[in-house]
Amino acid sequence: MARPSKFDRDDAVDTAMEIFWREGYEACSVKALSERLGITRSSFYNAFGSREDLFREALARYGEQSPDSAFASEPSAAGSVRRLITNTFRTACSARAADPDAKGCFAVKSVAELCNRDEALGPMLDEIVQANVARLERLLEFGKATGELPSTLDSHATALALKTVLVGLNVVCKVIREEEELWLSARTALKALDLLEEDTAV
Amino acid sequence: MARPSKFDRDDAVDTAMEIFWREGYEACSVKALSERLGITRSSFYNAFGSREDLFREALARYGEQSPDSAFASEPSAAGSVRRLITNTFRTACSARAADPDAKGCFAVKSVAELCNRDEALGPMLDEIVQANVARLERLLEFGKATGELPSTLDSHATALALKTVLVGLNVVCKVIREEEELWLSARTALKALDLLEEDTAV
DNA sequence: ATATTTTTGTACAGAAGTGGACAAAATGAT
DNA sequence: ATCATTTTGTCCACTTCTGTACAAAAATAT
Repeated sequence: MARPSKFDRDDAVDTAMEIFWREGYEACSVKALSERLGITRSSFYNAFGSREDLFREALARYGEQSPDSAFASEPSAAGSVRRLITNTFRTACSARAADPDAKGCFAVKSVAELCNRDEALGPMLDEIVQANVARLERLLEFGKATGELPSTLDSHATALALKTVLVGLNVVCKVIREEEELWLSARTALKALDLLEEDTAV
Repeated sequence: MARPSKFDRDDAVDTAMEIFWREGYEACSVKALSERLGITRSSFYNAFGSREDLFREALARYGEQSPDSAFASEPSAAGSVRRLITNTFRTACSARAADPDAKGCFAVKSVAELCNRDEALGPMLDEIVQANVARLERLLEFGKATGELPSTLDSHATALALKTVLVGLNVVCKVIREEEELWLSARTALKALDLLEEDTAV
């Protein structure tokens, strides 16, 4: 019924995600973004509304493919909490080390850049982190309910510590480039917290 | 022998540190910095050379006053490694929570923004992190030598985990604003790693 | 084929930033 | 008082970026 777009909007969001991720939100002007997407600013505003709107879309897209998104799914079976945690950390280490640009985690980078800085995006990122902690806490509670984890475990404290380690990992991976070193760090923390599934081969 | 500066260079570096810290490196133009320091761009270039040079100075200044700088000093007495670690983490939590701007850690923010992005500043930040890890490793080795820590302790792995937790803490503090929550997170991780000095009142 | 609807190109007017050039100002040393 | 030296103010030419406005282009539905 109308003139079709010359570009694929979905692809554009993916590309924008990569650019925001690599360079940071403030470092990406609408002009630069448009040029690298191969469209005019006119089309940019028409398709995405604003830089901020596109950033939200990009971050949402990231959320779907991020290594930590594994924590979004409820654990399927009893006795699988340690496995889920171990595998997720393992995968995160692997993914971070495999990235030739060493971009780290898009969400964590954005928290560092925008929380308490950007009126609109800051609070949104706040909520994402808080939701992650709450999700981890529920996961640990589930583990306690199935008897996999000791009933004495402090889910709240442990969830906080776990999130702290995960966030830390997602920053130090920018400096520590070897997967084995990264995993050593993660594994040591998980083991200490008694959340490592030992069976998982290294 | 020559015309004196109209402004206090030292104060200016402190102010610049606050601005870089709060807003990030790339977000601070020379124009904006100059204006907020109350000098002209002309004086800025004359006094500091370039934005990058000033950033280096600001970061060095930060290093002197950062909570984690406690790890710079060699442990004074036998049996004090756990205490030093516990106190440093405790102080970090306290300092982060007390900052009304919730800026987090200047160094960690800079790592997130600049590592693998900025030709010159990236590698410098890399080295800072690597040096921190090495310092922690030496500290743990010292603890093993005095018998305070078990000889079976893997200093390298533990130093990595410790640094990861510290970095994580310095990011999540932007979202988790209550000192008690922050300390709960840190304390849980330290306790798990058997590096918490229990005596320290909470 | 015409009407409809959305995308796209171009233009605008201005804001902000860059680094350098150069002269004027200010002071201590002689 | 003059000189040497450094700081400072102002000006330049240039680039980048902003958001909007409006008309031209392109496709579909009738």
